[in-house]
Amino acid sequence: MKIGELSARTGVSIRSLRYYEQQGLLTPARHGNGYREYSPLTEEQVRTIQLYLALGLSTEQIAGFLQCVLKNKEAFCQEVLPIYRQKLAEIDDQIHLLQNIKLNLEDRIRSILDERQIDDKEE
Amino acid sequence: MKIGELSARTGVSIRSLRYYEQQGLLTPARHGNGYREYSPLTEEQVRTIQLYLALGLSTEQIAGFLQCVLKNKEAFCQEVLPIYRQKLAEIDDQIHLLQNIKLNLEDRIRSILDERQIDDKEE
DNA sequence: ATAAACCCTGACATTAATGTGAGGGTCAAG
DNA sequence: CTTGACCCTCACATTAATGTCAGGGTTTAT
Repeated sequence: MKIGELSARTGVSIRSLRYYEQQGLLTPARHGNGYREYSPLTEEQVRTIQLYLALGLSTEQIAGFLQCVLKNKEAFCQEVLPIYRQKLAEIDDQIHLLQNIKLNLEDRIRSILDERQIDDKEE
Repeated sequence: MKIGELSARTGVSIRSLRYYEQQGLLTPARHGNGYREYSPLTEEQVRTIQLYLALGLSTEQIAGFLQCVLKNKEAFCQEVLPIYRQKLAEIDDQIHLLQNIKLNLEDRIRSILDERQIDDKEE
């Protein structure tokens, strides 16, 4: 299957498919004319990549264990767990940061509304 | 006060102070030799800018109400509330996204540990 | 008058995945 | 043999605040 078909089947842009290749995530064969030829298995592979990207992992991290998880259960791949844990820690940090900002914003919004209430009464 | 002193007093890098000026947040006077001259009030102004940046607002958004809030109470500045509310909505979205990813990661980590438990017993 | 410590502008780098366009081959159907 | 629909590579743009040079003036103290 050529790149256009793979793109249509997966919903991933041609640009992105080429980028994944450049990052070492896909290694399609080449026709004599230079066209990429993807095996049917690649479709599932691309969906797997998208899944990991959606978890916030970088292409570099994914490259580190993709070959393993495509052939085995995730639990078999030693690299996965530490990456998951690291990502989880990052996510937790981000959530806490955002929640602090959220509380701050809510306070400020409340203050503004309170002040306006007072000002309204004064006039 | 010159830029080095302002930077030292506020902890904000010289580079950033120049950037704030470029974004219209600061407008120091100039000496004949081209050196920027900041009024003592600027120190507080810079702290205010940092405060808003820490809330996740962009310099462009800050520029939209900074002059007002420096002269009045925040509640007086009409531009502030909608920006706060918009930012709050964005933050909420991000938090929800991150929480979904977090749950997903936790599931996956649990699955891996469970599977390994089983595999350990089998051998 | 020289050295150290300032200041200036301009410009490129950073991050990461993706969009977009130029310039140019290839192939299939008419 | 031409047209349209593919494909290729290369490369610049995107975001936003900040870091970091380079190349060059100024000031202050010695």
